Amino acid sequence: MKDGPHIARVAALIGDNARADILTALMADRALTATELAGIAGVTKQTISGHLAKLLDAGLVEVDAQGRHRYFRLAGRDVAHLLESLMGVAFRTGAVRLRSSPREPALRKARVCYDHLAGELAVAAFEAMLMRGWFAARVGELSLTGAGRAAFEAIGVDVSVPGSSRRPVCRMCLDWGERRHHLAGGVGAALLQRMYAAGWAHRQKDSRVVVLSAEGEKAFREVFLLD
Amino acid sequence: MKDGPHIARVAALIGDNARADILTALMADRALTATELAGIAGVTKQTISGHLAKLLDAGLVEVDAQGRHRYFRLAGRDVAHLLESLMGVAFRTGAVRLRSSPREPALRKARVCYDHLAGELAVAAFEAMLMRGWFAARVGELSLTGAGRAAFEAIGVDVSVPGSSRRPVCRMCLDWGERRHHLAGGVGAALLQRMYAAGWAHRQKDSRVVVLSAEGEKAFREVFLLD
DNA sequence: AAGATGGTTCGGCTAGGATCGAACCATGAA
DNA sequence: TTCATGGTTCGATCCTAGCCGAACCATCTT
Repeated sequence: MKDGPHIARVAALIGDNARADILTALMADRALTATELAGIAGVTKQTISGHLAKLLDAGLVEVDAQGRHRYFRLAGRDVAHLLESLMGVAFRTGAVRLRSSPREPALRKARVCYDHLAGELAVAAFEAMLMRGWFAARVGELSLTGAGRAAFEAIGVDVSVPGSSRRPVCRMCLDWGERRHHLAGGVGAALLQRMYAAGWAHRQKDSRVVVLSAEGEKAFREVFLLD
Repeated sequence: MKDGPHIARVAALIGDNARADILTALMADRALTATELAGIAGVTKQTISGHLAKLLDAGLVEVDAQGRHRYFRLAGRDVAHLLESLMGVAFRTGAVRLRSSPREPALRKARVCYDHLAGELAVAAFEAMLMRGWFAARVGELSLTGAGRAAFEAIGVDVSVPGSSRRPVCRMCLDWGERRHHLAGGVGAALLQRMYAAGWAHRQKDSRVVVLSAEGEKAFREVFLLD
């Protein structure tokens, strides 16, 4: 068995906790800097630097240098696909790191996932959005339709994407608690910001929990869930 | 970053040369004994036994005990799929072990890949199918068109997919020898079964080689290749 | 210019795990 | 029973690779 693609090499690369953390983080958020990744993986800068060098060398991630920052991202769709396959198997075989779904009801219901909303509410909302045709969904790709644009603008969400052109307007992000997708990308982030600004919700101190006010939840459900 | 499926665990499991050899061997051949696998991976019995215990424990492989033999096989379709993803990434990033294509002509021409046909014939046939519009191919997704359905039914291939609904009707599978795709999924498996049943081909004992009879090959070329 | 921050390189420490020799149990054949 | 074969368990060895401290370079700010 000396022939064939060298599976073990790339698998071993993913088979380290720190590097796996890097990759999953990059899967959720498109581009992160080395120090952010160090924080996420819980190791020092030197260590993360070494890991990133290996991932770069192996062609699993790519990098954009901007000033003194280096933004890392997954090298391609195939890597993201591979990671999802891994998650699927890990999930089936019960290899969940601790608990797959947060046990605190508040966390399960609504929480921050990097810069956008995740949790049951987010998943339900995203599915309703798809039903209403706000997005054109293809395999792993998502684009805003005219109806979607109008709907978001109607509630004051800025869909013009002020950020860099590198960042996709909208993306779906896998929610490992729910095993379903929710909205990420520029629009996802803008939506969460809008919810904060409108007083619908605020982020709980030192936690990923997003607390919805009574009126906030009512409004959210009316806009996104009720049919 | 403590939650989510424990990717690193399963990746690390595949990230060892001996275990990767085991898994790729099981992907090509359905069931192998421990000593056969030891020979393939080039390690001793004790070592392979330890590896197999780990793979079993992790739920990546399963075992059938028959007498004093233990036949190992992949635990499920998701594992096979994961391995394919790995091969794809490994291939793109140039991590090829040595030579990718089997040297025996018979193996190169037609062989079994899990449960469907692979090799030069399979690749050529799949490309002809695509040309004729039997499938609608999008990014990583494949669906049978009306024309395709009719064509398969005409030669007695059951495309109604009796299996579970989780299994995709048709998929493309990367042929590491050819670096091109061939047909997999429910239809791919059904096609191979049909070829066996029609007497076009039979599987060679103790080998992945698929032997086509003279009439079988003629019929195959007429149906799939000639234009 | 001085400081702060992002990132890399180098060297040494350490732990985890892959490997094998040897002994051992289980099954089937003579 | 005796022998051969398939497979596992245990213990010891050895090496890889992850990790951090310290020092360093690069970029941006004041």
